[in-house]
Amino acid sequence: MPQFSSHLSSAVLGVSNILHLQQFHAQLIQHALHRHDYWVARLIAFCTRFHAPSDYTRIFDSTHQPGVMVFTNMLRYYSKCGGNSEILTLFEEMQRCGLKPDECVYPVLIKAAGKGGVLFHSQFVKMGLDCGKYIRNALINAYGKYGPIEAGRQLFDEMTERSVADWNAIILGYWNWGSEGEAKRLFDLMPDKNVITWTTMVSGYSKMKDLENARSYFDRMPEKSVVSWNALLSGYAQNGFSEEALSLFNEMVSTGVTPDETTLVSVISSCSSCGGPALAESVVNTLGDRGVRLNLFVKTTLLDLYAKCGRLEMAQKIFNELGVHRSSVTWNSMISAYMRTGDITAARELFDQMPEKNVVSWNSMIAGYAQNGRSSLAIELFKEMIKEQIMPDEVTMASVISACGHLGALELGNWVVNFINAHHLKLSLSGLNSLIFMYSRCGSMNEAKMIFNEMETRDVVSHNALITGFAAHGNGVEALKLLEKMKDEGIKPDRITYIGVLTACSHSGMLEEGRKVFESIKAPDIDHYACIVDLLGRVGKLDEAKRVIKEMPVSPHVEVYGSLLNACRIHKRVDLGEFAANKLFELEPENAGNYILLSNMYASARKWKEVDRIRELMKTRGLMKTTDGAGWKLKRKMQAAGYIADKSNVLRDVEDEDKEEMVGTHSEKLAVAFCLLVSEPGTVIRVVKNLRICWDCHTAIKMISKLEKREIIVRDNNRFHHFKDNVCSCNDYW
DNA sequence: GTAGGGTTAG
Repeated sequence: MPQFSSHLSSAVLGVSNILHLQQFHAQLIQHALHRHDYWVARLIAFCTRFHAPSDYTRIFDSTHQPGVMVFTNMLRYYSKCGGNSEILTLFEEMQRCGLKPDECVYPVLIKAAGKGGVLFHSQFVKMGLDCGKYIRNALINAYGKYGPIEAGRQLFDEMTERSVADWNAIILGYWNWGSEGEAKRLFDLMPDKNVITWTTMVSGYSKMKDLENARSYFDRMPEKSVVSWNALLSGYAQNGFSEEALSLFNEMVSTGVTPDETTLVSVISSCSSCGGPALAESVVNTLGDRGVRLNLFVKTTLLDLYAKCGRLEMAQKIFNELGVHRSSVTWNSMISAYMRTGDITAARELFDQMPEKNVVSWNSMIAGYAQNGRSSLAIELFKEMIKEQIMPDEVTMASVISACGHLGALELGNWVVNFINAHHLKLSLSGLNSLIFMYSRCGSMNEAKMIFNEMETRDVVSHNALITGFAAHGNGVEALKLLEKMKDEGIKPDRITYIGVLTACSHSGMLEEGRKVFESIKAPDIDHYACIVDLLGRVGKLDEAKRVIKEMPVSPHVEVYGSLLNACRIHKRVDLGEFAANKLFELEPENAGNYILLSNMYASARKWKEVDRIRELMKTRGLMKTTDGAGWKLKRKMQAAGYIADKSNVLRDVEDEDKEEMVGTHSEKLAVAFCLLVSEPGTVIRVVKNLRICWDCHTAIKMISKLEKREIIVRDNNRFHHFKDNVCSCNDYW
């Protein structure tokens, strides 16, 4: 140390926060030493330690001729508190000043270079330089982060003396590459573990969702730091254990540990499912009083919390206040906020304005479109993404496959599957679930079953997707088998499972089995009642159906009466049909379908007067214009044949589509949906029994065959219609 | 003076 006043030398030892730092800086100015290399370097080191805001770095600008030490500490500051671009700029400046990087600079550079950091290694070897211990540690870290981890291990093994930091680096590396076993082996072998070693284990188990082990290492730690608490806290928060996270936070506070910004992020994000904005606000306020600042992470988390709790105006407020400081996560969170409320226009505007989109931005938009019933927009955006050469990931794929399923676009779906294979992408659990859904939706039950059987782990959604597929295809036996199988595997059926199984029973006329399933439901909800009413109705047990409706603990909704009405039509029970229809007229006076159904029922009972009465009723209620005959006829026929559930999502989706989304008239849309639903390339389209291809359908299929350039064969009773190149072999309808 | 913890999308 240079010869300075002993007063300063002892004063520097007492600097332990930013305020001290400012006071000390003032003292240096008094002694005219504030531009001296040694002291500037020390000041910058303090800035790094206290995470001082970047305007403190003016200290650096005030030096006349910064030496290596000042540059190095400044680089360290940027490495911890700033960005990598500043590091590279500063490094270039350093070289311009004719200063040679030394052993202390390289570790910073290796870290800043990211993936390229490991290139330094070969450089050193080529130059015949011996890597010092800090450089070697930085290299092990780089290999641990970007691979190959084996290269890091080799470095580690070759070392004659290993520091705690080296052990920690290699253990972390193994966790990064998912090698729990090797990480644990080295941990057990390690002679002197410190708090970082233990925290690495806690965080490793947290990240692989093994919270029991994370907790057990946490409890066994000889000492804990804030980071240790945060590691476990984030493990709970990110895996949906919000209550555990909040109670751990309480434990943390009562132990006397001072939480920091990172703590806040986990706590606030847990509040979105537990406690809500009020709890988050009170935590923010109490910690704010203790001097915890709200950084960008915290503000973004808060924004997300408000958005998830329906307080869009607060989310928007934070978004506006952040201005240019917004990160891409902030943007993405706001996009999802709008998508959640169904405001796809506002979401799109943000997406277009966003300065730097990442894959999550694209995923948020694609998923948002898909969830708002705009599957074709989702797929359009996906195609745009490919065109822009943005690499989709497993999340993109899950949404896109699901959108294909909703559209019944099997060919596109198969293209996506090929894309996944070609780019060696892995499908996540939800991606595979989407795939089962898509195949089921497109009528490819064999493929759906194959995917299901090949899955390593299956959850309740996987089972539901397949069961719903069986239901749509009237395969009650398989649906029931799967219900039993999932129970055996310890997967608890949920309400969707039971809707699927009951629908399957209904579509295959399995009365007794359906009854048994219904009775086994602990707390049947209104949809389950609708299913059992449908089942009873279809097999002709109409009075029993009516009794069930009467005894329902909740007031029946449209689906319940709709099922009953449909059953009355099939079984020609005009009396009960009138009862159901009148209820429906009360519940949804605007739905012309109910009137049509009742009118058809009268027609089949040859009660022509009543038919006219209903027609008049519709006219006076102004409902005639929405009932362009062919479309409804098609829908009714499909319903009558039991091929598609009464409230099939396909039909609903098509009806919900905006006009711009599909070409053709309303009835053609129905036809298109129908065709896409049952078609599969290379197979003959099965047309539901008694359904003749009407003119609309004919047009629509021609359109599909032209657009998709595919050959479609449709069997209509005993005739075959062969569609190819905009021509149909059987043109009776023209 | 090397090492551990954080927000968004299915």
